[in-house]
Amino acid sequence: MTEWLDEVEMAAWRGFVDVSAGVSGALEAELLESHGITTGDYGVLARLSEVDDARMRMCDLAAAMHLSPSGLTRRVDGLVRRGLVRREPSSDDRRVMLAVLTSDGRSFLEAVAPLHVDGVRRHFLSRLSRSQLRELASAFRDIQAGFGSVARGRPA
Amino acid sequence: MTEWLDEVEMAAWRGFVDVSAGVSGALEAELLESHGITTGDYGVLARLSEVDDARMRMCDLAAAMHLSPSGLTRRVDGLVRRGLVRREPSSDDRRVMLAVLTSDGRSFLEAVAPLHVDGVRRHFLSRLSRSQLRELASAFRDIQAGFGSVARGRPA
DNA sequence: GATACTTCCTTGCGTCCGCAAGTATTACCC
DNA sequence: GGGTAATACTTGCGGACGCAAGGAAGTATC
Repeated sequence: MTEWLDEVEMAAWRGFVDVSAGVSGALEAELLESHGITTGDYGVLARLSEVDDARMRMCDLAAAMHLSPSGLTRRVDGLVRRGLVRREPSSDDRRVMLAVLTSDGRSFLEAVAPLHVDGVRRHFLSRLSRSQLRELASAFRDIQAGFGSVARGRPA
Repeated sequence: MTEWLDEVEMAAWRGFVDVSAGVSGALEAELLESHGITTGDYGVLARLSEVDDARMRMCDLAAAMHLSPSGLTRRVDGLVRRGLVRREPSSDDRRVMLAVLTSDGRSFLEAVAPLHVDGVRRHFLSRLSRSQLRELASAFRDIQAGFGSVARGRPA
């Protein structure tokens, strides 16, 4: 017999779900309105900008973005059409394609990033004290540590 | 000039995004595999079960589910097809339709709920101490309090 | 070194969902 | 009270994404 959620558990869970929807919805709307880019596309550009040579294997990028292979293919299609990313076959392994941030892509990202960071602060970080932030970061670390071990389906 | 995120802020934000994707992905997969229902459909049934007379106006339900009007229309379409929810015109206001949980819907919900609660525990709650839970709940309350006041686009 | 198995990416197809437009009903205002 | 505005829901349409299948390349086994 499964125990139902008590008040604190319910508040933590519902709060998590609602804040997640609220914050990502708000960021999505702001980014789309101001620069015509989705948070998903922004995420790809941001990831690429952080790694050596600004290039990643498609499969690694898909995992980092929580996206299926086909989902990433089409997302990169869009970014390629806009000239922000370029495809490049890997010389190591000819199965893999690398997604490479173009210089236009980097410029664009640098133009967009301040608004995104500002949004993350306004909607999320600034609402919390420094110690709450530390608590959150460590709580999330604890949760992620359990992903591999308790999953029944794919962890995603 | 916008300040970039420091280490703690980055950990809190990235952790939030990744945990959000990971947990909801895991729950989605489990619910779908075991009972053939999405978390979205489950959410509708759960909400309806919590309110008086197990009925809600479509627009209120849409807001509660973070869904557009059209999105809810089609979600309810699906639940009606499966006999879990019934539509009923409101007598107060003839513009509004009420979504009503059927008795089949309630039975189904009661069959599914234990697995869902169990999943929420396994993937989320059980990873945190009691005091972490309280911290989270209050942090989320603080964040939601700011939604109306700092939004630039729609909050959700 | 040929055959089977795995990995990586793409494409066809179906689903979900948001936006815009349309209809019906209610609220506001002179 | 009639006209305008606002609200509630639905439908057409298009975009995004996951699954399954397919092709191409690497890996393992004999």
